[in-house]
Amino acid sequence: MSKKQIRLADLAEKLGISTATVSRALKDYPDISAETKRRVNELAKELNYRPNTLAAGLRKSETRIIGVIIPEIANHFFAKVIKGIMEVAYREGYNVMLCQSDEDYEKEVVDARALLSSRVDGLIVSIGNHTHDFSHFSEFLHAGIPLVFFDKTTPEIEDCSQVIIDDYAGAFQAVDHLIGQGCRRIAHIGGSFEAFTFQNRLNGYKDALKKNGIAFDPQLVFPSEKLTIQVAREHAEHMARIQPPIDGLFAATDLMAIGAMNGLKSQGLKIPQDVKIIGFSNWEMAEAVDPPLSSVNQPGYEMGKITTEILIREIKAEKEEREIVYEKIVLQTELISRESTRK
Amino acid sequence: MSKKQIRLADLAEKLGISTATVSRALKDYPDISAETKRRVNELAKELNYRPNTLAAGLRKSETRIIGVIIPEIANHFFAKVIKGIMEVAYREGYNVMLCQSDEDYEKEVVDARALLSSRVDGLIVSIGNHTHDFSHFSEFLHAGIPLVFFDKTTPEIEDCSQVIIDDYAGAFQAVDHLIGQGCRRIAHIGGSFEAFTFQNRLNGYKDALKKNGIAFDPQLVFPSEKLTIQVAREHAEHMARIQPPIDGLFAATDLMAIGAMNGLKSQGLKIPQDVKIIGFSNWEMAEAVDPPLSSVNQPGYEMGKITTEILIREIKAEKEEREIVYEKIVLQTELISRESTRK
DNA sequence: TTGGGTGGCGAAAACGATTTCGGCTGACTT
DNA sequence: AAGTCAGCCGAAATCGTTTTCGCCACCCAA
Repeated sequence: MSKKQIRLADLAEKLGISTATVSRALKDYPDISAETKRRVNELAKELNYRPNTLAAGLRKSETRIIGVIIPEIANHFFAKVIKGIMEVAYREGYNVMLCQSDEDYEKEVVDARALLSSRVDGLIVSIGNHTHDFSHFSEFLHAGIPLVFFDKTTPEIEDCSQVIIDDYAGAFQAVDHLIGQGCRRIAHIGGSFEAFTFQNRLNGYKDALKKNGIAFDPQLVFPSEKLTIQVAREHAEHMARIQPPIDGLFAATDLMAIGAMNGLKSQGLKIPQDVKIIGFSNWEMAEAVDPPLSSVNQPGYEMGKITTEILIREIKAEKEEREIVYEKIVLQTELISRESTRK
Repeated sequence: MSKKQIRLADLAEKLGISTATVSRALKDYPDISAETKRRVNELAKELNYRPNTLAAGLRKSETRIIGVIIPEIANHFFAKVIKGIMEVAYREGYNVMLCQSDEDYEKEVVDARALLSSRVDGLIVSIGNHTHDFSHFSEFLHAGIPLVFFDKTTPEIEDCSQVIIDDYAGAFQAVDHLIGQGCRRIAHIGGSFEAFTFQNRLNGYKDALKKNGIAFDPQLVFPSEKLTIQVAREHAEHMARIQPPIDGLFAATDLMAIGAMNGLKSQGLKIPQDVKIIGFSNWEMAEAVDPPLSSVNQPGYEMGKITTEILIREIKAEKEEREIVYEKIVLQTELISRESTRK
């Protein structure tokens, strides 16, 4: 067990040349002879040399690490986003340091500071629902470290790009679809309206009603702090007793749509005959349930890819001291129509 | 935009003391006066000093980074594991660098090398299904970097701990349960039997049959390279035509169980009256489908936590040059009985 | 007064790679 | 023969912390 890792200096010594030459040979600099390069590369391979990225990072002040802060990993949407992030990062030679904030403001701050100390080259963030102070993020901008928000964002930080989906349009689409399928009394299960995301989905719901000449009825709206199946099921059981009865439901997440579907079924209601249901996000499970759930597709994977591409562009721009042009990308959602909203 | 981060030397200069003293003051060394400590901490806070972990890491040759290599992130089980890993890592002051191998051997090797270059303090791995050479992992052991396998493992590497579940017992439990509910002709949808995991689940299936005096019928076993809903649905449609008809199904993942459930239902079979179904992993969606799916719970979150705890213990032992005792933890599965296997 | 402690601090050497200056050949020009 | 230039390479500084010595002043005991 040879605990010591091979260093540049070890190669240099064995070859009787300087570390400078070894370094340049490995990097294929033009002013090193082909013969020397050959010898260096050969020995490096033989001894299994792996450059110490800490040392290189310290010297070049770059780490080739991208920091990522998200509220929750075990969530299909975020998992997809991470997949997209990692794919681009890998392609461009970056590593990913991941933190989950658990929707906890304090932890988000600690994570941000840790990533700053780690001198990540750039940061990708989906802001937690309860975050209202953003100074832990502006520190990155002060330090000249690019920062891109995705999914959840804030107007309070200006000097950075963002990649979001059009929650409003997606919700509008969903509710408009329900109405097109004949629904007139449409309930809405939302998340915490503290978050822009759910606020926007609520607005899309309202405006789709308005456009179709249907009055907004506040008693048909069910906000939920916890976005679980159980909570949705309870809402649904309550919903089933509303008079006049509902004939449509737009849930702000697929999980809640499915919980509600079960709740309504348990009350003897038929989907889609009695109540048509549509969710949001188009999770893997949406097409697995019975009946298959209509949903609004939220392109997490593409979101992760685009976010990372922008970030890396900004990292390069920063390094070359070019001006950075901040972008705001709004990805379009797509209506996926399945059994649960069939006429 | 003050691009420069504050350094130890900046604090030292402003206070008219040496960097050594500043460093010790911040670390609360006993041989620094209370007054000096106060002044240092005050200025550090005022100037927003963040230590450069690259430099510290280079000096101390530790990064406080844990590397993680898994086949796939957008998979509920792995997402749970990662959650567990990150929770313990955070608690112990470690960051997590995440790589997904995509079940691609070449990528797994590249990722491993990248993490080695990054000088992670330890590595957590779930081996890909197609990996048969493990030298990229033994490099870590040669370098004295602890390595813990979870879920998928190999007997070929000896000097490391592992945390796995008892796939055999879980499968046995599941099939035994089906038989207990009255099933006699039980089909099995498996994964690639190249992987130990699925091999073990198959063996559990076989032995449960044998124990109950039921002959093994190879035509009832459906191996699948791709573990998707669609593949399972196709298998199910074939299954529905088998004579004599099946009355039970054990699928090696919940996703496939659900796909099969839909396939069987579409052929007019009733669950659980005609065919009882049980899956494996107990995903979030298992209780959301109709009928709720029985499953074998696979404690991903606990697995992540335990794996990380072991790894961090080994990192500490390594640092203090104590002997490392390798552990092999086998977590027990738990049968979750729901509607889909009701008598 | 001298010797021994000790509390508080500083100088400087690490850690390993990169990079800025050059320096030294030998060939080629004028 | 002197000057020029390209081709190859090395010395040493550098990145920011940590840590090993050891210094100095002061106090106390002998």
